[in-house]
This record gives sequence, C-alpha cells and structure tokens, in this order.
Amino acid sequence: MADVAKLAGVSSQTVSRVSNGHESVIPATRDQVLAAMRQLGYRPNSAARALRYGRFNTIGVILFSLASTGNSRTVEAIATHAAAEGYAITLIPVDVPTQDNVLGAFTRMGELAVDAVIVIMEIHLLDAATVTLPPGVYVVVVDSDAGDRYSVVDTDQADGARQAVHHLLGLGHETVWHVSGPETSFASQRRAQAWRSTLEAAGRPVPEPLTGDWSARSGYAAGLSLADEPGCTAVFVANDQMALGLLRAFHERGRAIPDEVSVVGFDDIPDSAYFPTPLTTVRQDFAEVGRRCVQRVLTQIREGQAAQPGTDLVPTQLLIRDSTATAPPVAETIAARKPKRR
Amino acid sequence: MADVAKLAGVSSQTVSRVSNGHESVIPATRDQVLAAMRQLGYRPNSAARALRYGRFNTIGVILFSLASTGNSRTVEAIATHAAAEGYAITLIPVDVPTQDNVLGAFTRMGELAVDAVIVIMEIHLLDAATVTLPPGVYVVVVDSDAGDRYSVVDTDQADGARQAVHHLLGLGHETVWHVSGPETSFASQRRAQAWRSTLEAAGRPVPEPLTGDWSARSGYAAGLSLADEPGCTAVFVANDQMALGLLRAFHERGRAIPDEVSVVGFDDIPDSAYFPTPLTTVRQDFAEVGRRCVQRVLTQIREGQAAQPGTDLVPTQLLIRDSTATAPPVAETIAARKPKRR
DNA sequence: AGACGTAGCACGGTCATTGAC
DNA sequence: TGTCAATGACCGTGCTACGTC
Repeated sequence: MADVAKLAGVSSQTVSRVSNGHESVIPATRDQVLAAMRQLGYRPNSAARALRYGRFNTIGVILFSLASTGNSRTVEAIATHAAAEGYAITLIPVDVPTQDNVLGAFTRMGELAVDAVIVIMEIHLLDAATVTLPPGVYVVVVDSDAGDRYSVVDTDQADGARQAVHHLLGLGHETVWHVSGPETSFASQRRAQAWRSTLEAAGRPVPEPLTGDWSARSGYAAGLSLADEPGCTAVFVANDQMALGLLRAFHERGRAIPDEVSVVGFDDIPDSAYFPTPLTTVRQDFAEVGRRCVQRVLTQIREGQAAQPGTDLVPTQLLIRDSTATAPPVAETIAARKPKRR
Repeated sequence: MADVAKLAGVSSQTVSRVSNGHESVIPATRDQVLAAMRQLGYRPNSAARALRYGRFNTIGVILFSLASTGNSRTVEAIATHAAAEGYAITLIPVDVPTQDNVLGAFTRMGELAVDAVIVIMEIHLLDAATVTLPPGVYVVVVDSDAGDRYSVVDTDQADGARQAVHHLLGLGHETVWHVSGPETSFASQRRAQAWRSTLEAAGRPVPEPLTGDWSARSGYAAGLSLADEPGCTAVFVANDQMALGLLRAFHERGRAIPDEVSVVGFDDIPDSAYFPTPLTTVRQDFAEVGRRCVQRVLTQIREGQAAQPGTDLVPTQLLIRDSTATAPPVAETIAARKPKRR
C-alpha cells in the first residue's frame, strides 16, 4: 500500500480511502490512486482486512458428497446467492461420514476463516460433533430434523411423498409400494414415513418397503424384486435415479409402464423427462433451498446473533408425466403378469 | 489468547508454543493449556495467522456451473485432495459466462483470500480476463487448450473420441455419426475434431455432425433427426446425458439398439449402466483430474513460482456395454427401417 | 541447562486525531 | 470549509531476544 501511495504521490491514508470508496476524495486524486493500483497490480490484503473487521465475508459449507444432484445444485445456489451478497463459499468435504471425520471437519472449520456454516448432512452424525462448534459461528442445517435445536432449511419431503401417494391412489391403485433411500438419510426417512402414514390414513394395506442407496443400481435390484411381487401396480421411488434402474428392471421383466405398473420418482433431475418412460416425479426446488440458507445465514451474521431454531420448508410440486396411469383391473394384473415370467 | 493464558496460568507465549507444536513445553503445562483452550472454545484466528505467514491455505475454484456431472465430480475431488493437504476450497461461481462476469470473478478473486486458482471453464473467455489476474496467484486450468500459456489438466478428450470411433468401425460400421456438445465448449470441439480426423484417417465418409447442448433434451432432438437418416448405423454422442435422450428418440422411432444402430456415449455417469440399453461409453476419470489439479497447484505454491505451461492429459477408458454391436448388412438397414416410419 | 515469563516488533490495512494548505 | 498529510493505536498471532528461576 505504501508503494501505491508513493507512486500516486499521496499518503497511504488516501489510498485506503479510495479502496474503501470513502467520499471525501477529489476525483483527480482518486484516479491517480486507481492508476497506481493498476500499475502495481495492488490488491488489498484480505487477511489484514479480516483481522481489522473481525469478519471474513466467507461462509463454510460442510457436506458429504457433491455426487448427488440435490447436493450439487443446492451448493451451486448457495454459492451464487452468497456471491451476490459479497460472500465467498468455502467447501469442507467429509468423504466418509464417520463420527471422527465429522468431528475433524468441525475442528478444521474452527480454524478456518468463516463467519458461518451451512451443514448439508444427516443431523444425527452432527450431534456428537456439536459441542466442538466454535461459539460465535452461526449454523444453518439442510436435510435434517433438528429444527428444535438449529435453524433448518429443507424441502418439504413429507408433503412431496404425500402428493405422490395421493396421486397414485387417486388413479385407483389399491396401494402403493415404496423403494426408500438409505436408512441413514433423514430425507429418506421422512419420505418413507409420509408414504406410510398417507396409506394408513386412507385405510390401505402397507406393503413392506424396499431399501436402496439412491443409486440406479439399487433401484434396478429393487425393481427385480417388485416385478415378482403379485398385485404391485404402483411404486413410489424415493429418488429419480433409483426410478431409472427400476424402470429398466420392469422393462426386462416385461412389466409395461404405465399400463401395468405406475411409477413416481422424487427430485425431478433434468434427465427424468427423458427416461425410457418420461417420469412422473416430485420436483424439489434446490435453488430455493440454497437461497433460503444464504438468507438465514446472512441474517444471523448481520444481526449478530443466532437465529431461533426452527424448520423452513420449501414446497414441492408433483410433475405428472407418462409413468403413471389408471390402475389395471386387479384380476388382470396378476393373470397377465404370470405368463410373462421367464 | 490472553484469556487462555490466564485460565491456564501461563503466559501467552506458552499458549502460542503449544498451539504451534513447539517442543520445549513440559507435558503437564501443555495439557493445562489444551484444557483451557477447550474450555474457552478458543480457535486461533486464521486472519491473523494468514497475515503473519502471508498464506491463506486456501485454493479458489472458478467455474460456470456445478450442474454437470463432470464439474461437480471434479470439484469434489479437488476439495477432498486439498483438504487432505490442509487446504480449503473457495468456490467462485460465474452464473452467466459473459466477459463481464468472468472479469468480475477474477476481480473478486483478487480480493479474496486465496493462494492459487483453479479455473474450470472454456479458456477463450479467460483470454481477456487474464490481464487482471493478480500476479503471485498461481493458476491451473481445466477443460482448455491453453496449454501454451497455462498449466492445464484435462481428460484426454481426443483419445477417448478416437477409441469410440475405432470401436464402432471395428464392429463393421461404414461410418459413424456424431452428436456434439455446444460449440463454445473446448471439450466438445476436441471430441468432434478427433471423431472427424479418425474417420478421415480411415478413409470413411464424414457425416454432418449434429450439435447439442449436453442436455438429454438436445440428445432427444438429435435422435429424432438421426432416426430419419438413411444409413445411420452408428452414433458417437459427446456425453451420456445426450445419449439418454437419443436412446429414447430411437426407441420411439422403432430403431432397435444395438441391432440396428450402435451408440457410444462419453463420461460414464453412474446412471449410464442403467439406461434402457446399458450404454457403451468413454469413461472420464474426474477424480484423477481433480487430484492432478491440486497437485499442480500445491507444487507451485510450495516452490513459490508458476509452473511451466503445458497440458497434463488424464487417460480415458472405453467401457463396452450393450449399446454397440456388429453393423447390420447395409441393404437390410435401409430396407428394414423404411416401413417403420410413421 | 531446561522450562517458562516479559517485551517488543512485524504482518497490512483501517481509523481517529491533529494540523496544514 | 474541504482535502489531504502525518502519526500512531489497533486487530491476533508468531517470533526473536532476553530474563528468571
């Protein structure tokens, strides 16, 4: 900075005023300073600034994986909105979700230059780690049921599942099968719970759910099982990728979609409209989730105090495409299917 | 720090010694200090540290979008490897790839607390922005042909495309059609060039390529066109998502895969093994790309000087699944197809 | 001599104060 | 009165140099 001041023939004071947009600098002087900055390739040292102001203008994001569409789209939205507010995003990946690694991430986070943290993970792994969270760092959690302790933003998983099941029951299906995500996922749990309670509320039988791991591979495996299940005419799959695998399994086993079996997914990934059968699915608004996370975090930073615990639910929307149709007559279903088995 | 010192009954000197792992501290004292740190939730101020050391232990990543599988997987690998080396990742998203926005990203980057930058984008937009890159910040570029000016890491796009075309020609296909990505993408350009030159080297006719935008939607549109193309028995699609759309278009038009038409994709996204026809595709090792980026960046930081310009190519691998097969006899192709048109 | 305290400086920028033109 | 120079305190940490027991 002293160099810039010397080159511009002013004091370092004036350089500081210029770089912070202070008003009481005459335009001619300002231009001179700016020219000197450009010439010397000067950039204000953000560490010094942060040290002075006590803020880093950075938000940390802790997550397990960017591999899922949901996470990467949420992170993108967070990064975009944070950037618009002058905040940068620091990613802290936790590759294997063990207690130790999560603790490590928080410890590292504690040493990092962040003003707040957005956590995208299952909250039960967060529990034990909580104590090590440095005070004064604000937290917003995504994909969690910890609304009683944290500020939580999430998709309204339950309502999405409810819409899916209602849609299928409304088409005349006796009941709805379910392929869930992994048991460790709260999103998966909430979708499964809502599926179950909606069926129970309608007085329908509740079939044993199948468990997948979000991957197309696991959806394919589930599909092979369900194709042999008598009376299965409707399936609610907990995400679109598993639905892709399931569609293929049903196709291989000669089960026509949607004529014999209706399928509903979850997420609305861009590809789902181009699955072999365009998929009826529950749309998640990841961008909105990201936006609200940033908004909540910034509110806390600006007000200087933690937000009230509570859950902010982003609505979902059922997109009806071609993978769902009126239920076939019961007798026909079982009779028609049997001969088709290898 | 003074608080910790007071609580532990030592001087701030000793606290500093403990937190930096200095040797001449007796274990008993060290434990006392550590206990005080835990009790007070003390974390060393990284701004002050950065100010002292002149390093931030942070790498910036500039990118357009996390939406594509490739980008998000590369970023994840970067974040993981950087974390293993004690570096954090700061994301700088550029939502709309205009010259202005890229310039803005670099300006912001200049003010950010980063020691180096990894740029994931088409390099021609980088050209004009280059001048504003602050000196002393090291750069590694992904997905670019700027190996003459920058340190570049990239998938060996050309070899991947060559493998795909050779595979199809080896199956007896007269020639290979191509659905490319957007013209603005260098990855797309290189795949298309290699496709063309491989055909030319083999003395085969080069059909007019179709242009998509990486989306399944655009692949579907291209598929509808190609289904009407006489003599089209083999298609090399520039990514898997477009291949998904293309498969559906071909299916709708009654073109059997792989019996009538063979299809090869690019990327090997996890879903591609569960497409309606399991896709033969060129596997990209995104994790390795990310790893090498971090390695290159850290080498520069540690040696304190920019790397020699040059391109580091990560090999690809052709995965043969079920979407490719021996070419049908020429006469049969055209004859068999015609009646199937609506 | 080993373990630890005290003091002072440096890192780079911001801001308040004082005073000059 | 407005614009700017000069000076020094300050942010939190790390390190050197010395001192003490």
